[in-house]
Amino acid sequence: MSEVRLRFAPSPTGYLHVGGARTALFNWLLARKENGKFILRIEDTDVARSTQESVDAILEGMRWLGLDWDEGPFYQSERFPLYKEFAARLLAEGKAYRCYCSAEELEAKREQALKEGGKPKYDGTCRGLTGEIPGKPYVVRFKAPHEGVTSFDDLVKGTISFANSELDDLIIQRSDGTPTYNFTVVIDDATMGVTTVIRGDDHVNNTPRQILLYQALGSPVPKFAHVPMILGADKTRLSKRHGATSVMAYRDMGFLPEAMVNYLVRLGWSHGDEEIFSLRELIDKFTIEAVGRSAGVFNPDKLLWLNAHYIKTGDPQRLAALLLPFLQERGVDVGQGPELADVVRTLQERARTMLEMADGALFYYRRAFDYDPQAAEKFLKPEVVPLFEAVRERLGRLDPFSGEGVEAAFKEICAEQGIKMGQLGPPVRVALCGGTTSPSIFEVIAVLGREDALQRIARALAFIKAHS
RNA sequence: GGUCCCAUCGUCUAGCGGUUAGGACACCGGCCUUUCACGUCGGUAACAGGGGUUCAAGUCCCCUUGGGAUCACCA
Repeated sequence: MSEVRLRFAPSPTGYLHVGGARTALFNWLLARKENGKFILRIEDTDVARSTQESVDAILEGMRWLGLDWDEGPFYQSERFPLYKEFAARLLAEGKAYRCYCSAEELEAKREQALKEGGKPKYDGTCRGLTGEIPGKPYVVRFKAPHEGVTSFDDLVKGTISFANSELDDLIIQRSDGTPTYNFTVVIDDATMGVTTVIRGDDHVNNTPRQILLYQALGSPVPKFAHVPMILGADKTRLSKRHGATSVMAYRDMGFLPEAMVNYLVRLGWSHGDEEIFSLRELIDKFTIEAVGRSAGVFNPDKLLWLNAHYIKTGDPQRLAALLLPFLQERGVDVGQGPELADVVRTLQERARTMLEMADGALFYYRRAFDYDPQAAEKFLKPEVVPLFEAVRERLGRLDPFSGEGVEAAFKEICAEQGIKMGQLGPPVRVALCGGTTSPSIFEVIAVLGREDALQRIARALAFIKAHS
């Protein structure tokens, strides 16, 4: 009956970055594991900085990762009347008050306090005010207790306590009537029935104020779990300097969503010695208690390794579909050439990203490619002409035309000619692919098909004649 | 500066009083091999420092040091 309710509440001021994605993932995982609800809420109270493009980018990122939500997306900008209502209620109950201090005055006092080595807290000038001053702009401040201690049991960091004397009367409503963050989060989490708040640990300092607000509102305080942030290689906050931080940028670089999810979850969370987790396994095995307390460095190499793993073990048909846009970007018409899934199969073990796979797949669809100069000089020499002729002859009558058949044919040629595969393979590879690296030439020939393979050999033969 | 948080290989981490301190990425070697990869076998590499508590401390406590977060009419 008492289902858990979690939420991801990004502010739409940019794309979905890896840190946010991980926070979303942890929330989603717990919701799914506990059969609870996962709510998506857009925190766009800062109208000036929020954009629809950002909202779209965030939703796109969530969908790409497979993080579906049960409720929302809710927009805070559509709930302003609600916040105003609650602010008025607090005001009426004497739990908040109107503050007429101007932003300039406050700024001056803050600087003064800082200069004297004190804490830059609000001094409470208007705290005792009772009546209203007609016509004068005011903000609404929450009347926070000055005594006592506010503490909470953080699900990842343990008990955290703050002396209330450290807190001041935070503004919950601006002079223009709009609500502030610390207020809207509490109102929303309270009214949406959020039971557990998983968020970045840059929010721990906000938590005591929020708890006080819950108490003033008479709402149950949710559980909190503050997850550590993600750092760059130099241990500073992850930023563009360290490479891509946008989740979608990783898709564009050829990463698979399951690799991203797997990487992100392991950054800060672990389950014994296990490294590979499917979404299904994560739902079963994830626990917030197993999330580490310290910040972690984003390691692109490991992400790459995971991506390679998922490419290696992925379904060729699905990979082919994912590969298509990368190929089209390179001007390849996959309609003219071998079946893409067959091509994928030959590349799965040697591509770490779909981008690499696209590059590796190019030669299959390009018939008039240039030979790599060095490779041509080394391997496309007159001596290989009889070898190529033998290959032509064998391939011409090979039946059935399969990878195994091709391999057997090549072995026979080697035996007949008294040479080793090392003398036959490389030149054929250059003839087929234009360079010295490719999948097994047996597979390549099988995928290319008899006609295409033979034509490539013939083309190489012509090239040799023209250059000797 | 105040408050709060953090601290095991280069990196992600296991460890929850007694371990030869384990795994993974990366790196370095061997093997496999038609190229490149994959795979496989092996190797280098860590408990920040100091005090306690205890028969016993990477594990518990305190301090130091070093990181970080936060102190808005941003979220």
